Amino acid sequence: MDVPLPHLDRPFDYLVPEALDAEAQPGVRVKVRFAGQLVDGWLLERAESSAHPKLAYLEKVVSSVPVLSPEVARLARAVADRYAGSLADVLRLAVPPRHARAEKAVTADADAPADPDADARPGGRAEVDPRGWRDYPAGPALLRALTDGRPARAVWSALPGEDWADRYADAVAATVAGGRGAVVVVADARDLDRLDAALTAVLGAGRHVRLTAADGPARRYRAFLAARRGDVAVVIGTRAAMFAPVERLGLVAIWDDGDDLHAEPRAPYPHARDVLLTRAQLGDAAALVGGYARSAEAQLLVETSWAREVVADRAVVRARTPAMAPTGDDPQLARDPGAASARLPSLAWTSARDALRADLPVLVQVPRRGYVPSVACADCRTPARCPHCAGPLALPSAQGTPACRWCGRVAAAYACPDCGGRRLRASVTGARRTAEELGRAFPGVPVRTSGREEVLATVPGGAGLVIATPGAEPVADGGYGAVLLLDSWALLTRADLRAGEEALRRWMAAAALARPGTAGGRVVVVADGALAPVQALLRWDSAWFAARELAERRELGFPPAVRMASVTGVAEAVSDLLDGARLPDGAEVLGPVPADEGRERMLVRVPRSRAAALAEALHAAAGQRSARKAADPVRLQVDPLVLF
DNA sequence: ATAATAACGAGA
DNA sequence: CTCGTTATTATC
Repeated sequence: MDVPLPHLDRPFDYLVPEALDAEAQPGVRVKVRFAGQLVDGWLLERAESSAHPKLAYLEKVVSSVPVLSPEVARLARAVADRYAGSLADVLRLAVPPRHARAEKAVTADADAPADPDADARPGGRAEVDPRGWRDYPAGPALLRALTDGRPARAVWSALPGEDWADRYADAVAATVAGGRGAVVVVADARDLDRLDAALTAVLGAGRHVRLTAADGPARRYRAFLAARRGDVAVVIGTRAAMFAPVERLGLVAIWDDGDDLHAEPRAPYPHARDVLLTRAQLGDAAALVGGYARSAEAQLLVETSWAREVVADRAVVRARTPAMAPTGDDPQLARDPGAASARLPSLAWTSARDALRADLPVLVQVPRRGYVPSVACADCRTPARCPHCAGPLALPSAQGTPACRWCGRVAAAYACPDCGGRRLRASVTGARRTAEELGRAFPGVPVRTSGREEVLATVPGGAGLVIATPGAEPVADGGYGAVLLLDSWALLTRADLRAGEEALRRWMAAAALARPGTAGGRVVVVADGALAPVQALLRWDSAWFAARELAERRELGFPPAVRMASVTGVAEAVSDLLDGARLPDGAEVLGPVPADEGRERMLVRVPRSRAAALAEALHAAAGQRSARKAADPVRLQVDPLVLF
């Protein structure tokens, strides 16, 4: 039943009229009369009999295409259970909206004579080349396992400079060579394009489809149907692809699992990594979790021996890593006129200058626009600076008092030194501003920006400046001569449990684009070299950092060391739900903490062994509330990404 | 939305 | 105790 109410989260029996008997196959969309009205539903299975005394008839079969495969139905149920959600909610994520024209086109193709290659075994032509993985001692064995159809599980730490898309293509090709299919999920469109190109190069055209909402409803549905019908054995995409139907699934893979784009923002908020791993577990498929940086969740997979790590030896890491150096937020900034005009610490400035002189490109990573909105005079636009230390002022919230980002002093009665204005406005000192300033500091050097509005995939190899926000760094032909990681302050001081992990992830993603130190590549991070995330970057050792991070979360009792759920809503609704929930033994209720729009949030924490019981209890309590039509909505989130 | 069902209270 | 009315709850 396609209604999200938790108390109706179960199958209902209907009679199948004679006329619909042929079409009414498991997996089709149907319409049924329910509580007096027509609602959409899914035909889950046919049965001979029902325990229910009086049944209504199916009203209609919406389309005879069984879009919901048995494997995906089972997965969706498991995901709903894990996240205290309803099957209907998960199915909405799993099966894209029907597009009648696309369906007609695909069905018509089937009647036409097929391409003679089409019924060749899916693995027929793929070639496996293990050489790409030889830098990782466990790599070739992983590929062999994939070809042999063994459910290997790997947590992969990519070397700097690694072409991850090619390595994923190798893994997919190995799986396909073994006659099985694969699902690969990446965070954004740019990563998808890159993987798409790598797969086309290895498998040839037409062997895989891409599944992403960004391609539009028609193409998306068409790709979905192609996968469902078994026309292709490989599906790649953004998180929407995590539920893609693939027959004989042999491999699930996710790249950069720490990217928060992998968390689905719609109920029940499943995370692509979890969905894929659940899928691997249920379907005896192999799993590959990779990134330049390792997430605490991936570390847990390694520490519980659920997965094996695939990492390079330290000697290889050292040989591939660019020369790395931290630098403070600079006392000698003013001494160097070039550096001062670019507002760069002098080490960053000289590194950039040297790279440009060697005719190599330079990447400058600045935190996302509006990340820490800094402020300027509303009248004359002069940036607002701290009266004490001349540090930049920032507004902690839209209505708050401005405070200094360096010394932390509150500047309550701020007056602009230039015009005396007292009103402040948020100023966009993101990528564009930095680009202007750097352009002035290095006259004659081409400056490119890559950010939200326009994301560059690649840049040419010669001297040039590239200013990018995190996640939008273009790949440079031959690698960057220097990578500058600026404004680390903004990343590291976020009041977020994952701030350190996130900073390291972004730094490594940028640093991975630099040339090795032996080829003149250099990375300068403007941060205190004593901080753990900075240490991890300097040593290119995110496994060490992830282990540390996970240990800390164990100590503090935070995910993924424990299972946590958040209950958000108006105060009465939250306490009503929690009062009605039969929480498992050992459950700890924390809070409340204020959430937005006058609502509040409670957290429930249990050991991982009680995770299933917690989700069930919360789902049941939500069911009780919806059954008595409780007015105020409550949002349940299991392992929410942001805790406070 | 609406039909079945439980709950309740008045009248015999 | 039964009947008729109203609140509740489950919805094939």
